[in-house]
Amino acid sequence: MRKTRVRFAPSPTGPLHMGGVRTALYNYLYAKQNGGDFIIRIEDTDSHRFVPGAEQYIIEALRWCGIIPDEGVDDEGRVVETPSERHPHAPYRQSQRRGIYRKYAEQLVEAGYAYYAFDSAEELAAERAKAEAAGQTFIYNHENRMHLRNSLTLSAAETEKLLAETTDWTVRFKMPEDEIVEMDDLIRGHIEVNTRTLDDKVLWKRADELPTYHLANIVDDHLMEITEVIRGEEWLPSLPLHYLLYRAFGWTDSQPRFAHLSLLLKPVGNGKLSKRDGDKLGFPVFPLRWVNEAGEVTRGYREDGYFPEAFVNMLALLGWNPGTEQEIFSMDELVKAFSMDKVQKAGAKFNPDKAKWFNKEYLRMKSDEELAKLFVPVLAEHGVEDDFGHLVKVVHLIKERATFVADFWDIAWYLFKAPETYAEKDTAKFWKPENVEPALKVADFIAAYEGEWNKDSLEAALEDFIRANEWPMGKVMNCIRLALTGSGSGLGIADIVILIGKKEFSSRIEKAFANSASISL
RNA sequence: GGUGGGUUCGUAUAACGGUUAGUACUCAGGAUUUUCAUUCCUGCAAUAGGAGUUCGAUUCUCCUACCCACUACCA
Repeated sequence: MRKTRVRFAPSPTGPLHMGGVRTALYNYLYAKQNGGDFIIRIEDTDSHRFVPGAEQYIIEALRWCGIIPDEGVDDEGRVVETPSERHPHAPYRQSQRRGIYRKYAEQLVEAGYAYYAFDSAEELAAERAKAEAAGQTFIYNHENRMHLRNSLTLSAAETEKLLAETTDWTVRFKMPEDEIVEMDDLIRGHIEVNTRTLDDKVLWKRADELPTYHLANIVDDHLMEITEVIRGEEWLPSLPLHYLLYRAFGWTDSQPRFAHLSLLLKPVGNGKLSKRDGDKLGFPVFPLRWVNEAGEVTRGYREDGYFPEAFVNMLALLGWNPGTEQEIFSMDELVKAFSMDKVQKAGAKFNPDKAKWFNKEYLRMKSDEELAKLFVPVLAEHGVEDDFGHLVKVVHLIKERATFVADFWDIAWYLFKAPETYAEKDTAKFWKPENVEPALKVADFIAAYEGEWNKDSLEAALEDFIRANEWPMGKVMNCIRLALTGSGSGLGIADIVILIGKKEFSSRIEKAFANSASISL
């Protein structure tokens, strides 16, 4: 029994999409559940699409999510570049493994599983155009490989000459003409494909001396002793090629098992989730904020105020379910509960509302102290500094009303400063002489209150006082609330008074009643 | 076009071949509350369509429809 080893192999062509995070997460959960290793490998074999900063972004994003690799990066999150006792399979960037692949490509040619192709990009484009004009699709395989310029059609001497003198040739896989490839997928079960419809994929490019995905992927998974490949559904069509490559190399016995995950779909309409959908519907598509080279900013879950645990929890349940009705899972619980056969085959439409709900749930699970700490910088943005003990009390009262820490300010700003305006609608509704007069008396009662200084005592005293006078509770209280918060909504009066103190209370009452002339009628 | 994959309330999903097809989010209504929010209760809402196998099909088979992916010297 081999030790479980799985890998997440992103291409550093931009920020990591939340679908990519989910793929990484499932890999991680699977590895940890089986006591195995989770490896990060950077697939940067396409030099044209390389984006500076993308690799760091990917590693930082995964770390934010609590997805920590066992191999591939060092303690600072950098990709390990030299083999060591801890990381014997290094380097983990394919661009740094350049020297490894050529001999494998040549091994396949020698064994007759691949051949050299000398067709230029222009020649191939011309072939495609020709086929298209005839209403067909050009496909580089048994149908026409014998009409093209390659080591199958050229003499040995010519081939040698071109190999030595030109630099734009490639190694292509020689796809069998008519063979059923039988495959098994951990999520989808048995799949069969006839090779007739497949093409002779490029495996290695002389121009940059780098392999394409297919070769690099098989060679590295083999060398890194990967036991399960858990990747996106977009790879399913190339699975036959990968099976055939393992066979051609003679690695069938140690071939990893495959699991192809469905895609994350956009919340409305059809198609996969894209950055544009996020911009349009107002939710992030990326875990972290990303600023591209043109300076354009793309929002991230972290910066939008999501807790990483909530983000991960939400993602885990998008396409997988525990088989129970439990919805809230810590990472450890996910590791225990995860199971590949509960992974959904169909694509999952992302639901931004549910993502918010998860964050709300996590927010209320946090301690008042922890949330208060997070609230400090938000307050600072509004120029407010506060005693920490007081802040904890405030947070305790408002956290059930919020989805994000940033909501705290909108919910409870009036606990930190007096209102400057009074909502017109609420004023018109409550600020009437028959309410204002008793309200003033209630205010005096509060100012003179000398009972226990806590919410329950004050509240009880207030209720007794108002009921004893047979005033309309709601209307009178709302008058006072208007004076304290500037609107007809907010915390209970007793809560507010306790938190802002008698002095501030009286000052706000005074101000509101001084303005009474202008706001009454 | 070709190849492969997929299809249960609006969304995420549950349901040994036998259930009044369940749960959560959203939405609507109600109760509680000094307002707002919370909380609680109630409600709306689904097996894509058609054959077949079976005493019985959401579940198994086939066909159709629709959706998705792939079809690069990108991953």
